[in-house]
Amino acid sequence: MKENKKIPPATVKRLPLYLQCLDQLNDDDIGISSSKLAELAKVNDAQVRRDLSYLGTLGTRGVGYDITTLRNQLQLELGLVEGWSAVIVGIGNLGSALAHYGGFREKGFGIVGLFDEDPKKINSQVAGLVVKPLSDLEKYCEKFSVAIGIIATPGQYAQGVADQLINCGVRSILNFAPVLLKNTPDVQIRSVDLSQELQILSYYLDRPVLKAVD
Amino acid sequence: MKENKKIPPATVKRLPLYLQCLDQLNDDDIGISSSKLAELAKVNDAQVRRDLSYLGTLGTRGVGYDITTLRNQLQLELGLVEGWSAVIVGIGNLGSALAHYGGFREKGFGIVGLFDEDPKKINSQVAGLVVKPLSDLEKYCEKFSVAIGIIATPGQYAQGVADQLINCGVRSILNFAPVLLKNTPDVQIRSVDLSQELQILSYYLDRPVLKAVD
DNA sequence: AAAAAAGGTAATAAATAAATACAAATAATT
DNA sequence: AATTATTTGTATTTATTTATTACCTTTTTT
Repeated sequence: MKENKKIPPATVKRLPLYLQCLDQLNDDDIGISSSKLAELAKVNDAQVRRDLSYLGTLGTRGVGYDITTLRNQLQLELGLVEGWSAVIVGIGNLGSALAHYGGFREKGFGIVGLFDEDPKKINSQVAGLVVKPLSDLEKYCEKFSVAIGIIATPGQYAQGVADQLINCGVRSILNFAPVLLKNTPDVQIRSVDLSQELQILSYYLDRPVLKAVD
Repeated sequence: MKENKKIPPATVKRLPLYLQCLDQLNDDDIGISSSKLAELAKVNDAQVRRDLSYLGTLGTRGVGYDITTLRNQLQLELGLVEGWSAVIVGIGNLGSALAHYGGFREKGFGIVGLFDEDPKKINSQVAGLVVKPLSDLEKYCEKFSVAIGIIATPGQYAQGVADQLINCGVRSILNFAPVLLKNTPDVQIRSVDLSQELQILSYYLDRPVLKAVD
């Protein structure tokens, strides 16, 4: 396990953002200042420096940050060099879209299995993988040391699937089903609820003056 | 425009969550206490009462909250009764999945148009709608008073699409492209970056003890 | 040598969340 | 009818987290 220097959650959330900003730079750029990065990431420049200082002393005073070093350190800290394996459960429209999504592989994640209970979907091919029944989940998790489970089932099945994933040793779950999953010790759960995002937008539609929170 | 009693952003973010919790109750339940709702939403019960008190005096002391009243007020406050219209731009795997997603309609949003620039997609049918070229965007926005634009294009096109949407009078954008869109006054932008969510999970994979932020 | 640029970080401020406390209203009980 | 228990609404406080400001140090440029 890595050193536990406890990076604040709000900072952890911004690290992938910084990484994204670096990707948008010109290839011939070699360094970047905290103020430039802050401008790209739309945060305060002192915040950038503070966030990055949690990763160690990466910059050079009077100069700035070396882009390659910074990118490497961000990837290292985020665990993107570990090549974590993930499975997707629920191969409907969304699950299928996630299976095709290139952004996961780009960041070092490998989708090693797709699962569904619908007989019409089992054995069909999606994004180069064969959809398997949930009964094969345990076998896959062992074989590929699956660390991440992505749930894209209808809400009613999500908790059951989560339980199965956890039972198979999965320690991180990204949940797209519109339900709140039970907390389990040592299991990280992040939920993305598409309709909730739209509802938040909707609130501000009538109130154009106010500022929302991320 | 509605009364500007300025609900804290953190509270606004929890309102759709409360609504979701109500949906999970039995049909024959008629009332709910703040402590029960707090348990479902996994927050403090005083927080529930405080959040709800921003919407007015909804509960009855000694009794609790009437579920129907509460749901109505939440929907009202979130603007879910306005029947906002939305369009989706970028009908790839994700855009197509979003077009099929029932959760939007369920919450009162109407998807009234799908747009793409790929000639192979234009005029094809997706989720009962015909995909149109972006040149038709303005016409649609006028005709249906489109308030919300959902961007599901590759990153490189997202800013251009956002500009076009804003130009057509769209005031809220839900962005799934992995780029940061420029801020525009009076335009609300929320971004959902699938790979960033996975990266945050990845950070905690090596550090099972720590707590993440929503 | 001086000035400008830029990171690191201590100190402060602001925002958020949680906890406590209690009055007021309702329901249940005696 | 009176008492007790429940539960909201809200003020107040406390704690935690997050963001900003300010300043010192180092490096580069002039």
